[in-house]
Amino acid sequence: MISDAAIASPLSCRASLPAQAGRCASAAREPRRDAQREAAHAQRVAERLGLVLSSVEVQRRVVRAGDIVYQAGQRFTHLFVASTGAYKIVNLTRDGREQIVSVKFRGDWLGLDGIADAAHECDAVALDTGEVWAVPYAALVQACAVRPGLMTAFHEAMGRELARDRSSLMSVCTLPADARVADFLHDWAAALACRGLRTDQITLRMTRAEVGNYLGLTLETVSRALSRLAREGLIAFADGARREIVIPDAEALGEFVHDALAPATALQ
Amino acid sequence: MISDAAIASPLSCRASLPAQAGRCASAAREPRRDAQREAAHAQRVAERLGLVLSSVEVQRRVVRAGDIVYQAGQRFTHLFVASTGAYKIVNLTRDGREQIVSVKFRGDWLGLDGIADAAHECDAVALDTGEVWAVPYAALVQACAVRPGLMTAFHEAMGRELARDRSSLMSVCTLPADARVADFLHDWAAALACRGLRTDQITLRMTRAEVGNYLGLTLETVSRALSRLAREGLIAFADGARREIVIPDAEALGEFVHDALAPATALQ
DNA sequence: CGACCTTTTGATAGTAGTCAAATGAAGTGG
DNA sequence: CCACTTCATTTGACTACTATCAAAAGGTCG
Repeated sequence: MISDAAIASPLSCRASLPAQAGRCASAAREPRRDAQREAAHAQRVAERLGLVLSSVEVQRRVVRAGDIVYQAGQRFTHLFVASTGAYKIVNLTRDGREQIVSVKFRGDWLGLDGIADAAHECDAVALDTGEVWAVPYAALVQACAVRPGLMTAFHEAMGRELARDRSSLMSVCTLPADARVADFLHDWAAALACRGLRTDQITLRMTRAEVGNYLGLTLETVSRALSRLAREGLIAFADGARREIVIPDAEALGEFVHDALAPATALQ
Repeated sequence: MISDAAIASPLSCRASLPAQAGRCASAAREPRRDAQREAAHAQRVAERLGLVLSSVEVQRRVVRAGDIVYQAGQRFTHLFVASTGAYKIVNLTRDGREQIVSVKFRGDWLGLDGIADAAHECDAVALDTGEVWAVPYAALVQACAVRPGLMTAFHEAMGRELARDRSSLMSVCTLPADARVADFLHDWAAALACRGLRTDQITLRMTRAEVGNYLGLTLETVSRALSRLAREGLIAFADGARREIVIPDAEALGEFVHDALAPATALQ
């Protein structure tokens, strides 16, 4: 039905939507259901974590900011699950340059990229104090064979990660700098909200340079974007170092991101 | 060891590598091993396909350019494997904008993103005549429980896709327009090479607008980039419509991409 | 307090987007 | 078989955004 139209339609570059970035974020337009959804989601996260705990013997490990969960090049033997804390996934290259490709929170799996070639391709670094569970992959595979529920949950997690990567690709491809930063904050808040954590105030555990690296911007541009967002009242700073960011109205922030694409819509 | 250095190191935006984009592409600097590696890879792809065929009953389906393999919103019941042809994965949004998030070839799985929420999030559209196999997900899960080899192969495929998405994110984040287009072509050729297909000449089955959409550029910029690459002899056009692109020296193309980042390297 | 790091802000330059027009290829109907 | 339409592509001129370079201010920790 859409068959031919789909391939023939002209695709303008900025023609895309980021607002629905996370599955969680998509609820932002319906404030009523927000709380419900988030609670439900948080519960599902908890259930999945419980499922893992009950199926496989995991090794708990407390990490502090800067600690490496796993390192690129390491032989892949374990997967990790973030129980608490935040983590950055850094892809680094032979010539020493590095790129942050993802940020992880409670309930997310770490190390999935290592499965393909039996070696980790990225570093995973804790941004904060937290706890990770090390899950031996072999044991997980065995447990999955016995418990189809665990297998589908695991597949779900991988699929979710794919979807998340995609939406971040979309933001980077389509949003101007200010909106990209706004989207980043909005996503971060949404990720916390989905997990039942406080969302009105978030502590960036990354420097401007890191945020910029993640978003494909320079640190100066990130700084300017944050200043502009603050000037417009979409965010506020809670501390002197400007790492604590208050989001008075997450919906407004989402709207701002959405509006950045609106002009393109009109043309179509 | 790298622990603190990693988080403290200044991350400049353009500081990243795209040359290693695909796992396949990374072989480009070692021409000797290229053929071997690619042959080995092609065989592995064939083996994986055989594994699927022998484990699950699949439904073969021939598609032509523009045909939709699956559509966003559809209930997720089947996964698909590309046997031949090329496919674009299009993420479309409530307001009708669309973004090409991935391009798939022989051996790739389609629809993995649907597992997470039991519904497809993207459209998958054939760019060319080809054959896809529809694999009932339920049957796959059952087969995986019996055959751990299939499960790990499947996990591998998902992991590989994650890695690929990441590398494309990296290109988009870090490369200037010309290099981004060059990288796109280089990746495409590498993807074909990995599968044992001819790589010296590739037929773009996408319009400039589609390429631009995928790379986060406007169609004009893509056109200009192609013209410049042709002017420098890195590529050539084989037909009037300029869809057939000849790559006389894949290594040189890879080098061009790599050089786009060189200045940043020098500083570090 | 002083050294160091992060962040902010300004001035300037370069890249890519936007608008617009022309060319070329493909397909339609006379 | 050839005008005519339509769509993809190319190219130019101009604009806007973001990177770059540079300097200063604010925080943190010894």
